[in-house]
Amino acid sequence: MPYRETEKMRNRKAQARRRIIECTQQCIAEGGFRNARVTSIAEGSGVATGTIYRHFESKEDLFAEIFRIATQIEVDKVAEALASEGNAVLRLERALRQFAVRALRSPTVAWALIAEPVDPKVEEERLKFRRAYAELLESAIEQGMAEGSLPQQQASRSSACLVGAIAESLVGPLSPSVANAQSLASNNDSQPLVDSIICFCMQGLTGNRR
Amino acid sequence: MPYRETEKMRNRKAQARRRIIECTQQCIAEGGFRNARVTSIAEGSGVATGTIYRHFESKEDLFAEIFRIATQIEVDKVAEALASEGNAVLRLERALRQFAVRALRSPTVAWALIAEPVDPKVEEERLKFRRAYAELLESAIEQGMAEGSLPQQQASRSSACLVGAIAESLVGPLSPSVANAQSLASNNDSQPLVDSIICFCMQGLTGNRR
DNA sequence: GGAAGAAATGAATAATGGTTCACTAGTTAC
DNA sequence: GTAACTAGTGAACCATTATTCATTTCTTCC
Repeated sequence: MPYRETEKMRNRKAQARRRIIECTQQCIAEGGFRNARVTSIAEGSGVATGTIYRHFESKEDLFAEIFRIATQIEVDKVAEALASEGNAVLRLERALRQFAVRALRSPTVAWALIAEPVDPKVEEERLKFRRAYAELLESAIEQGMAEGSLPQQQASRSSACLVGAIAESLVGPLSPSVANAQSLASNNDSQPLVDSIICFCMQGLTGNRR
Repeated sequence: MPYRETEKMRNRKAQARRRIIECTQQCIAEGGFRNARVTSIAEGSGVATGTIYRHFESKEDLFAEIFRIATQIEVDKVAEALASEGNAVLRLERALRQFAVRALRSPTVAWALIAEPVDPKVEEERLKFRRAYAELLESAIEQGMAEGSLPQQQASRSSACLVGAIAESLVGPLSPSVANAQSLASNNDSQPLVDSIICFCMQGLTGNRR
């Protein structure tokens, strides 16, 4: 057996894979999945195009992995916020606010995760992510109804309204432009924008003026 | 001058143009803009592919025209509902409900108009349509604030939330599937779905439990 | 019928961009 | 060093579709 994979090779491969992933993430941050060409990714990560295919079955698989990585972070953050202190209304508000602030900070990525059209395998990941999201929000809404802090409602529908209202306001076609959003995010001038969206959402959920 | 365009020819051309438009609309209703190939449109309208280009500069132009036709109808409907009787809250509710019911009745078209990725020229039309929409809703919200039926708020932001909440609920990735939606629409079982979305929206606007 | 022109045709072209694969370079173990 | 094998390469390939344009067919008017 004249050749056997060794630690050194494993590391080298892992590093190449990491570089490919990082470069893809950067391409996506710059212009969404649409902007991420296999050839540019290869060039950007210092490998040949063929090498991409030694690490990933196809472009779709690569994208699906990127998507999974990015969305897992978001789902975890929401889960964390929803697991914090206080009643369901407070926790929901924290989660939504965080979602909004994060989306505003990386609007292109947010758009890629939420709304950009993608290939079927990536869409499948998006669906999983959406369901995870929806389940988290729904169960928080149900807790709110059980504890009496929220009026009776169909949790799954409210959850869709919440996600839609925030997404449209922040990454929709009439939203503040990306340049604008970034300056907003760095200025911390985003507060009033996020506040008014969260206000709408919480009123929608609770039916109480704020 | 041995040839001069005559009424007969004008009619024939107009008819071909109409057939092209109708066939494109049908393709879009079946699977969005993405599903509308120039060659299928040509085949479906009984002309050669080249003929499409005697009627439209490019595919983008054809699509932009289709988009314009479809969205004008929607904007007019909303304008009509917003010009009806009653205070701003009542009129807004009518307009939103109608928007939701219409979207649910033709979910694929609604998706194409609202969310499907499209070429720049079509996107331009979408932006115009969105602005027209936003202006209508905003001015109604402002009337509501002036007459005291709505609390103070940033009309443009509320309007984005409204559109987002409805769009996500009805044509978002977790919305009832198209097949489902169509059976819903024909069953008139869509009432509770629309009701709960409108309830969320009106609470978000007014801050009053309903 | 025929001259002048317009309309229609559809096969060929072009652009885009993912994927392959014959080949080269590198790695391991003896 | 060399046999056995893997990793890496990138130009060629392929699929998909919009668009063009030389050619054919149809209209009009005399």
